[in-house]
Amino acid sequence: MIPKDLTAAQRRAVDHREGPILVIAGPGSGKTRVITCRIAALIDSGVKPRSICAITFTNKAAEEMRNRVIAMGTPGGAHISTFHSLCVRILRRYAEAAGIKPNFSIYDTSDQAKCMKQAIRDCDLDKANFPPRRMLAAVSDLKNRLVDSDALAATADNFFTRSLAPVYRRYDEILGRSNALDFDDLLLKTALLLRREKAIREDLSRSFEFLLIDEYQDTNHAQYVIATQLVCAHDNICATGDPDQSIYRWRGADIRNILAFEKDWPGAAVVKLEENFRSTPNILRAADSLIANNVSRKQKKLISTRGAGAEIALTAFDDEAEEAEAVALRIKRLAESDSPGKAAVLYRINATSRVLEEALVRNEVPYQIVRGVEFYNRREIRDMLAYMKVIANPNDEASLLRIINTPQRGIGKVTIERLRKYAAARGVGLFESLRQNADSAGKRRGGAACFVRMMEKFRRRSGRGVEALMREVFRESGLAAALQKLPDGEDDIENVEELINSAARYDSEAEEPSLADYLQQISLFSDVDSYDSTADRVPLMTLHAAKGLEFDNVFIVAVEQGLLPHARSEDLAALEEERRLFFVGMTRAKSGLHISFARYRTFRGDAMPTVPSHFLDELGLPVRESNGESIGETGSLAGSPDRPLFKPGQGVRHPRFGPGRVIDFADMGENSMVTVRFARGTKTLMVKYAKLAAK
DNA sequence: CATAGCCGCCTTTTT
DNA sequence: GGCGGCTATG
Repeated sequence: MIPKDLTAAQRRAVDHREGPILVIAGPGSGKTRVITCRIAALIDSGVKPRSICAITFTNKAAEEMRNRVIAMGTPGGAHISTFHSLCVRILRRYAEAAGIKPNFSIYDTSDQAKCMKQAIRDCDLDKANFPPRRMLAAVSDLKNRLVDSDALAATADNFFTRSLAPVYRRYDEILGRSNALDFDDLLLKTALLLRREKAIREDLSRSFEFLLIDEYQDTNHAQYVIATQLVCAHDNICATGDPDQSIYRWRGADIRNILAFEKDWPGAAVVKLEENFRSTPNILRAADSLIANNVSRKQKKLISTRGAGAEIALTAFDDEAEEAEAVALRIKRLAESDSPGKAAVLYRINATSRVLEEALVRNEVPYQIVRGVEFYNRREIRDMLAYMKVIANPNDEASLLRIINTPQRGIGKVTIERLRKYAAARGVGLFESLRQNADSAGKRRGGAACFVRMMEKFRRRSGRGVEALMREVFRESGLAAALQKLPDGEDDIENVEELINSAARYDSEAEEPSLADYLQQISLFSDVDSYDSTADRVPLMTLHAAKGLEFDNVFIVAVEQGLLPHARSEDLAALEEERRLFFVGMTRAKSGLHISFARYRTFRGDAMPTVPSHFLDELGLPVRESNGESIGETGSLAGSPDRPLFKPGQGVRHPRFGPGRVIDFADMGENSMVTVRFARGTKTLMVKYAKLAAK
């Protein structure tokens, strides 16, 4: 049943039936609840669950929404997933029309890097001048905007794009012959498929009578096109989001999608949810005071429905160890108090978690680092999954290269190069090349032939459940034996056991279990998917990962220039996104908000003086020293030296001379001089002119 | 073909 | 401070 306590505005969003609707919802406005109720209300009014498609930002959010719909006593069965998962389903179903095979592999960042390096080599370019990372970022950007390699080649008008075009094409060819898609391809191929194939588009649009999209402010162009095509038959689109919480511009998210919604769907109903049921007025006042500094922004009110609550703690610490210790102690005391509540620690970059972990361990505070993909990045897990991928998709070259000689079977670089040449000459895949040369390939006699026979046997048995197959692969591939010989092999084996357990869970829970589906699903696993909100452990996560979550007590640490805003946010748009990120972090807090910075922080081994984040000046809050002494209102922070103070021994970087080490520093205020030893000699520079960056 | 050791660069954020 | 890539050696 739909709850009775919805506000009038929430009710309108829930009850609205036909046609487009935009819900502009501030933080803590019950947006997720509204979407859930809307799904339930649609089903209550006779819409078949299967004809509702809701899109969330993470798998975790999807899972929770599914559970909530069912908890409301409504039948399940609505399609609730992320854009990427939806695309995988569509591409598998219409694989032929999309020009792929349904057992495609999904390439992650490290697979992508391998393919890109190969592409750069194949195009006879030097990877020193064309760094794979940069090329991948450019390709990703193009794919998000649905520009394929042909289109790029046709419009390339400068040195970079003219060099990029053939690399892009080659990169796609490598993925193509591997029957592999990268993350961006999932969206791009789906968008192009829907745009091109009228029958498929209409088929899907009719099967999904209602489309709901959460976090619409963070959709990119490809996702926008997919959404548009999916509702072509009825325009029953409900988008919800908050422009102030757009934090994925760097990944192609286009805030114009939400800003232009009313233009895209004229006559759209617009509902604003401005009441905040989550945070105390103190928290909202500070968050509002911060976000008001963004120039490109529509004014919006945040109205708290709660009592004033505790003051926000804004604390200066001497260094990161002191900060971490204080956070750990505070959390410990909260946990022991009468109303413990849920606490979380948020930071800008993952590297910050280390010192916090140490402090939490020391103080015996149970914690969880919310970084789900870390497990899947472990060497032994990647090896196991590479075997599984080659079994599911023999064309998967990146995975085959990973396991062809793991464990060692005498197939080294020279052999692989020979197999590659053979494959290219005959127009066959690498595995096929290996199969045809199995008897002659490799130094160790029979190693290659044995490998081919083994893989083909696995393939024949791949229909009998992922768990069973994985056990067999682990044992018979020799991986288990190889790990046993390693000094710390016990841990590795335990990790593989955990992977096998997850496969067992998959086998029993999946609707239509298959090896390809299993592999595709775990490829789309996100960091926050590993967050267990029911566990009694303090979550540590990035500000990005905290999107959509809430906690009684939030600790935001390391709020320093260079970290938040991050040093690499150079233009105004990037800076404003950093401010939104801080805003997102602050508005995760219900009652307690603890913001802190450290005067010295260790980067890569060197303790560096820091500058408190300029954002802190925008909060309108008093700052306290770690000993409890007040050091005045914020705004006074602006008076603290913005110019860098260098000290001998410190590592620095100069835009022209590169990295160097400080030998001497003469503090003469504005006219300070610094002497630095660079690779090509020692220089004495005026601090105010030399654009020296602390390293 | 395997491996130890060294250099250089680096991740900011992630589906 | 850590990983990947390169080189020299077995």
